[in-house]
Amino acid sequence: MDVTPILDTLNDAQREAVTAPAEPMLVIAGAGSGKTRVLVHRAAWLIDVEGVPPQGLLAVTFTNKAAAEMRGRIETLLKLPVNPLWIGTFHGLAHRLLRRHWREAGLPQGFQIIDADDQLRLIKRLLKNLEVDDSRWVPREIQYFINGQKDEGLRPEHLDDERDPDRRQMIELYKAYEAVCERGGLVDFAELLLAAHELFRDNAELLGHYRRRFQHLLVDEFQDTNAIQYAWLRLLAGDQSVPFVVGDDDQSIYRWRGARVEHIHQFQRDFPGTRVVKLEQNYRSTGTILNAANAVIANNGSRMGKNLWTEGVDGEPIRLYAAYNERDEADFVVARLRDWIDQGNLRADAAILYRSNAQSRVLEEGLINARIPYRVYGGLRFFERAEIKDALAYLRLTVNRDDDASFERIVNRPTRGIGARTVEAMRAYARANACSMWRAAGAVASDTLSGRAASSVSAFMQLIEKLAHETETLDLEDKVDHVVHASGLIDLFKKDKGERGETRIENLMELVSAAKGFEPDPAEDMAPLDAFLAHAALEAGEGQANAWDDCVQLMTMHSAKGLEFPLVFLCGMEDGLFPHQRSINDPNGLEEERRLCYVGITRAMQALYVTYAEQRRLHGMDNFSVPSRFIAEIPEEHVEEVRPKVSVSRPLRNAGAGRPRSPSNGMAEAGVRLGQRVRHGKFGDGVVLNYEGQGAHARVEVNFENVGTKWLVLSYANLDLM
DNA sequence: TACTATTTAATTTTT
DNA sequence: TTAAATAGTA
Repeated sequence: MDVTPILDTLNDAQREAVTAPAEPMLVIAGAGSGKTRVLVHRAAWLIDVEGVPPQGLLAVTFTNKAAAEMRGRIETLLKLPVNPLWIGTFHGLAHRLLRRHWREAGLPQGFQIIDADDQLRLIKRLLKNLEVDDSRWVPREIQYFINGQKDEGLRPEHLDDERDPDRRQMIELYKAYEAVCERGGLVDFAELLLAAHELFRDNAELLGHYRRRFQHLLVDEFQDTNAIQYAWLRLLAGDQSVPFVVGDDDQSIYRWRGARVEHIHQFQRDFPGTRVVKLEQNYRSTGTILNAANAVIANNGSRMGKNLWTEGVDGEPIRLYAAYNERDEADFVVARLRDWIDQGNLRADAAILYRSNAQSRVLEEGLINARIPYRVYGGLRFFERAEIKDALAYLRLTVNRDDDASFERIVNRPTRGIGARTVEAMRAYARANACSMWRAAGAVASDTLSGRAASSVSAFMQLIEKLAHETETLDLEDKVDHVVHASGLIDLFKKDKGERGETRIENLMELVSAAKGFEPDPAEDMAPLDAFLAHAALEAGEGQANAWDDCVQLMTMHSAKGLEFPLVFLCGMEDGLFPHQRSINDPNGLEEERRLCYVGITRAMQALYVTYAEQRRLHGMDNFSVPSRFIAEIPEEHVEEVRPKVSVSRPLRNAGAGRPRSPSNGMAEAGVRLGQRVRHGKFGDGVVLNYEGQGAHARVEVNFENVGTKWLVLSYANLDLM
């Protein structure tokens, strides 16, 4: 056996992980240390050298993209297709299991997957039905609660109301939500995982089968597993199969959606004898960038501990720019990009990263003015577009009449005289008889409703029946094509004036061609339409349909995770923005922000610019800002300030203090400046964070040591300067 | 039912 | 500021 291609390109640590004996393995893989490579080569090693059959392996990732990439790379390395190898996201694999074993899982055969948007609509409707005040019980919060519980593996019956009426109501709503889903055969994302876990937990024989089958479990981005995913993994691993998990505790940035880094520690307890390998050699960034990243992350406690290093050059210093305001910041970025492009570099090799999406606007304006093509990541994806979801809802109703989410979405779209009152009557009936909207519609149309409304409802029902009947024998593409037209959606958007209607029609056509190109997984054994609908829900598609090939990349630091760019800008590095105001007072939150900063810095390969604005317009108000504390955590020897300001003694730690503010600002006369220590008669000592307004209206934001931050009117506050 | 005025709130996002 | 959701009007 020639193992050269598998081991050749690996360093010692990587090789140790790849060739390790069949024992539990935890690989702590720093940014840019070849984490995917280790997983891919481990899979190849197991198959090619250890002789594990491909179907004896299960590889789990967090995104579809990562799953596709991993499969592709394994096939390239082994030079053969590995179809029997299960690679997918937790959700994708759970879905596969549930389709195979729907009976054991207690699901209807044709269950449908709903995405977050469907789920929210369902909850809103539920609140209306139950006549719950949606200003007191905010749909988003209920959704968050339900998903949070499911992520922890908890059903309503597991929950204790703790004699708290609010919590009790939440639990009731969770219960009611479950009932609606069950009635409609609807499964949300968290439910996929939860149901898959229960499937294994409650079916010893089935679990035994999969335990015997999967001798090796490979897990990517392990630091992002939530409780239910981890529980599922543990159950599947049993004491026979060998888990090989790869992650980076310093890149855990999704705690807010259930991810628990603690699983890295838990893993070592649950699998005694776990080997730990650290990958610290970095193949991406310059020494300077790595030193900066190491220094920043070192301020976090409770780390596994890791120091990235490189054999490569130190490279250029990190450039820091203190912009006057957000437009100046954009101008600066654009100017640097101009240089970069003029030097013959690719636009696509440059990325502008920011903390929150709202920041992209000003940057985009700058890029548009400079005629620099760019692409913004994030936003609505293909299968999330309203018109696409409309069409899918029609398709879903043809498959499953009881899908209330889809029913409500399209019952009056295009408008067909079924107004709010009619729908309300149906809801009342459905509620009273605990049946689906479809059945309610049938009943209500024949007795309760007036002639006009009744005939509209009947017409709608006939339309759906007709669509189902007419498309019964068609293949997938023609089915979608027919439904898109016969539903009246195309005609509806034709009436839309302007470009919007056109794009919508184009998108619907795109849906038809997506159906044409869709290749169902032969292993899945599902009707093509069912498979297509599941695919649409599980894989929302690309963010931007057709982007220019070579354009500057704009995205949040979250979406930049896993990517790398020769030139990176980190913009809006200001306290309050980054670290974000909502996390700033919570030590855990602050540490997560710092990890995010670490992720941001380590995206850069050659050059890194860090910028902040001394004044930023936020929510329509001008605010003065303090440079991000993370800037001060970068060792000064790695930083070069662009356009250093005059008469500033400590530019990094006290930037802005020495520069005159806008001339009309009354604060300077009052002797108040950012960072100024002040004493208040009642609140005690604090530091000025921000100020705004003039004259009698001038206000300051002070962070008091004991009582937190407060806005005070300067003329009343009687602050003593210290 | 469609358009317009008013109110409200304002991270991060994959599945 | 602005985008989205809601309420009010033609």
